[in-house]
Amino acid sequence: MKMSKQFPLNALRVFESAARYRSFTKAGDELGLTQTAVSYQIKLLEENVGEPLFLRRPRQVSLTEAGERLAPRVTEAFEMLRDALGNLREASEGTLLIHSTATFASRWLARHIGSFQLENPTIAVRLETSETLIDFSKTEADVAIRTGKGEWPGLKAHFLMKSHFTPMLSPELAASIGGINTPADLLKLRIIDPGDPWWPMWFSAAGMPDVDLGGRPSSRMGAQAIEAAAAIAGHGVAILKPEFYADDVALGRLIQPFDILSDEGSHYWLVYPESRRNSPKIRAFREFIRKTLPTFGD
Amino acid sequence: MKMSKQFPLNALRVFESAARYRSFTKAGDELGLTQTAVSYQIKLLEENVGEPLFLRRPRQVSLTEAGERLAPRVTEAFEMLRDALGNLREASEGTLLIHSTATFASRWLARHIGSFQLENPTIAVRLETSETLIDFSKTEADVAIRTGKGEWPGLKAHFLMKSHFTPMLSPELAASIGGINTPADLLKLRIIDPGDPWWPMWFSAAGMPDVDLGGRPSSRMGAQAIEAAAAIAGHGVAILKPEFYADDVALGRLIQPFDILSDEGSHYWLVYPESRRNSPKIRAFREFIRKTLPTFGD
DNA sequence: CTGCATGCATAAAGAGGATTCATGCATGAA
DNA sequence: TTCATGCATGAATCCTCTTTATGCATGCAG
Repeated sequence: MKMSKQFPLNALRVFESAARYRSFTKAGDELGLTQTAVSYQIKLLEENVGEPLFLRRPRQVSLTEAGERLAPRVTEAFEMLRDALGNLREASEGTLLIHSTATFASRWLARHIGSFQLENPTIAVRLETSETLIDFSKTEADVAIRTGKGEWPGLKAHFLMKSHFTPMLSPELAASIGGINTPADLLKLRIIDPGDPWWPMWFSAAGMPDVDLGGRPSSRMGAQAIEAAAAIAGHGVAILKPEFYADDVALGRLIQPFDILSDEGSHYWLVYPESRRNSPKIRAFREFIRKTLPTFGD
Repeated sequence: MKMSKQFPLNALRVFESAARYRSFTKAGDELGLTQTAVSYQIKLLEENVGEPLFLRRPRQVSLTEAGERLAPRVTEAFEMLRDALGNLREASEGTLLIHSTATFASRWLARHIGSFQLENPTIAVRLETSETLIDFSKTEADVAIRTGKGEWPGLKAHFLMKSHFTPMLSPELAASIGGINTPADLLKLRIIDPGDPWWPMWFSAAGMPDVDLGGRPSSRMGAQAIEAAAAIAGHGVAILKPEFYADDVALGRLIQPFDILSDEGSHYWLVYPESRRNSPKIRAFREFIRKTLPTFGD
């Protein structure tokens, strides 16, 4: 049994239009169909209902009593569907659900998202933080911020920034040993998380491949903010993403003694399903980041 | 631009079902489709809306926020359509619109329709009389009573009765000339409508082909009842369809002096559009007449 | 009254979408 | 682990819907 037979939806749509115009030809124009197609659909519906809906008068059709009874309800039902879809589109364009890592959210998004909202007052932003790589087909989200290589099948990825890192510390702490002049000076100070895998990478980049901090391997998942707070408090040297702490540097709470940056080949990306690249809210967010972040890539 | 694209009705129907079951497979069962078809339609709708409606979880799907918002309205709209169609069928099966000639209506239907209504209390009868041969595509009617040869393209016709005629008069009038013994006796009395074309036909059948009533040609359209009333009042002899006046004969108000019947080859038929022969109300009416009228034919 | 325009019906042909079939994949349960 | 469940995907097919080309009846204009 064919779906269209148990409930002739297309025929009903055509009927609705024809009933409004009292004309098959005009209904055809409205729906982008020929008069023939309309005639066919009406006949289908009449057969389904078991009763004529239109009287074929010389130069116009008119509704039978049955048609007269049916028409307004069909119209109402279609209007309901139409604006259910309309509202859906509207509402769905009204909320942008962002999944981000905690670090990026607190250190970058939190600071800039305000201007996005000013520019797009009709879009409400909802922010979820998670370290796991979300799957758009299993999790509700419009866009996500991820670290990685920038290649995920089915997803569009825009480069945001390199995820590089460098040691940072409070100016007071640096002054306590007469300033930091060479990477080796850092070893005179307390290292906040000696187990952080970024340390050996950075020292390597700084020409000291053999530095062994003797730390036990420890995951830093999302703990960057804690390291940073400790560094600001003068408790030692932390290894941080400088972009995230530019304002602390500006305020004199942190200094970045070396320009030497290191990275692990994994960077920040803005991603979303390829298929939704034209969604207005996604487009708006993309443009906002493009303007705000100089390193933004296509 | 395809009709189905501007407003994905079929996809909406599938969505409605899938949303109710939270399962593509079950929705497919309900709609008589495969899970594949459901999956396809949902994807279509999601593309149309520009946003996922379902979250594909391991062993079940669930609605996204957007889907959650859409589902109830779609359900409501479809219910509205469903019962609009339902009521229509109900209501349309609840009224039988009969087009009949005035004569048949008043002389036969009026007397028997009561028992049809007793047997079919849910069907309201509406009776229109007209002498013109209605066109079912231009006039609202379920069935019609017509005289003719019984062959109309596209229409099913059941023979009802011969449209024969014979002279009738009041018993008093007959007695006034000592009774009617031969057709020629009729000529001693006043002929109510001497211009009626039935007269020469009947006299011809009675073996008197040359009788000339000298009447001017006059149409009797629907006037049989008037002739009959005049005959009952004793004003003269009328030429009538005896079946229609059987009760007046029974009551002693009229007599039919001869068994000789004549006809013009045109008889009474019950007709309706071939395509509607299975409509319950039409079927009911047909069966009613079959039972009531011994001469009823297939 | 004749000829033209309008509006719907019908038949045949064609396009294109909807559906199915055969798989694959991921997950939860035994 | 292995099996069962539920959805996704790709290819092939089916068939609905649409169009094209007519015809018919009617109303209107000249």
